[in-house]
Amino acid sequence: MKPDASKHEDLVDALGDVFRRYGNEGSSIARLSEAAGLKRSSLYHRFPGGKEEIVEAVVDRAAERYEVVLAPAFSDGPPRERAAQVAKGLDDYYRNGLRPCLLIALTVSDDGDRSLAGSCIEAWATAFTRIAADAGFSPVAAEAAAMDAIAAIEGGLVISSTSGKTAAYERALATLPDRLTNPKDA
Amino acid sequence: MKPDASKHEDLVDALGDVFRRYGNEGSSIARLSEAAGLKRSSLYHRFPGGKEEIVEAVVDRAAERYEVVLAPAFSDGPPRERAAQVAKGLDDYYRNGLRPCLLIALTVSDDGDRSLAGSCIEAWATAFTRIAADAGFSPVAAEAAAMDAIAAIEGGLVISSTSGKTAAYERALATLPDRLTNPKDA
DNA sequence: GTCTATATTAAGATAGAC
DNA sequence: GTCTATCTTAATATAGAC
Repeated sequence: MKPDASKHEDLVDALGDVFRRYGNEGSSIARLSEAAGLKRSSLYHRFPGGKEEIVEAVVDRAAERYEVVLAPAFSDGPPRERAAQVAKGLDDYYRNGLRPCLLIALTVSDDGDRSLAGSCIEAWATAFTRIAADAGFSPVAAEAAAMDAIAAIEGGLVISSTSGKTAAYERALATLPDRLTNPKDA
Repeated sequence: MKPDASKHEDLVDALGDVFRRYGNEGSSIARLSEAAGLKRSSLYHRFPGGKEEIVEAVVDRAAERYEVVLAPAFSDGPPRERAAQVAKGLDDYYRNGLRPCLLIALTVSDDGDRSLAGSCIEAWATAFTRIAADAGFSPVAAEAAAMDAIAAIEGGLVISSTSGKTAAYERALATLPDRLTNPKDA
C-alpha cells in the first residue's frame, strides 16, 4: 500500500465519521470539509461527483474493512474460535461500542440506499450463518442464530448511541461464540 | 378526548412518520408540510416555534404512546403475562417491525437530543427490569436481561429497516416473555 | 386557519487564481 | 492540489391577504 493511498484512506475515514454521527442529510459539505481539513473546493477536487461520490467512497471503505473483519468466519479453524476472532474484529471496528454504525446512519436518510445496506447485512449474515452451520446448526437454525446475533450487536450499538451505555453491546460480542456454536442458545 | 385533539394527534403522527423515515435533517419543512397536507405557513401557524417545536411535539407524542405500551409491565399480574402484553403493544406500535424507530432516526442527527433518547431507553429499561425482577431475577441479572431484550428488538428493527426482513424482530418479541422470566436465558 | 408571496440564510456545486 | 469568490438552488421563516 502506497503512503498516498493511506492518506486518502485516512481522509475517507474522517469523512465517514461525519456520516456516522450526522447521517446523510446532516453531513453538509461545510461539515465534511471541516472534518477533512480542506476547503469546499478542495473536497470537490478529490471527489468531483460531490457528496454522492463521497458517500460512495465512505461506503466502499466500510465494506472493505468489513470484509477483513468477517474473513475469519470462512477460515478452517474451529467455529468457536472463528466466532471469537470475528467478535474481536468487530469490537475494534466499533471501538468498544462507541463508534456509531454507518449502516444505521445512512439508512435514516432521504435516499437511504436500501440495496447497499441490505447487501452489507447479507454479507454479515452469510459469515455468521457459515460459522453456525459448521458448528452443527441446521440451515434454518443457523440463519436464525446469525440474524439474532447481528440484531443483538446492532441493538447494542443503538443503546450505546442513545444512552452511552455499552454493556448490552459488550455482552452481545462476548456471547457471540456461544450464540453461533451452542444449539441450546438458538 | 375531544375530536379536535384527535385531529391534532393525527397531524403529529403524520409528521412523526416523516422523522422516522428521514431523520431530523432529512425532514424539511417542505416534506413535513406535504405529509401534513398543509402549506408551509399553515404548519408554522400550528407550530410557531418551527421545526424545533414540531420535533418536540412528535417526541412527546411518542413518549405518550410508549407510556401506554409499557404500562402492563407495572400491573400486578403474572410477570410472563405482563411481558406478553407489552410485546403485543410493541408489535402494534412498530407495526409488525415495519415502522422505523423514532429514537434511532432522531439519534442520527445534528442536534441529536441524547438526553431525550436516553430517558426513553431508560423508561423502557425500567419497565423490562421490573418484570424480570418480579420473575425472580437478581437486580443485576434483571437489568442485563432487560437491556439485552431491548437490544434484540431495536436490532431487529435495524435489520428490518435495512433489509426488509422482519424475522429477527419477530423472534425478539416472541421470546420476550422467556427472556424476562426464564433465568437460564439470562 | 389556510393560503400566496417573499425575505433570509445555508446548502450544493463551479470557475479561475495561485 | 488548495485556495477565494461566486452561482444556483433549496431550506427556514415571516408578512399579510382572504
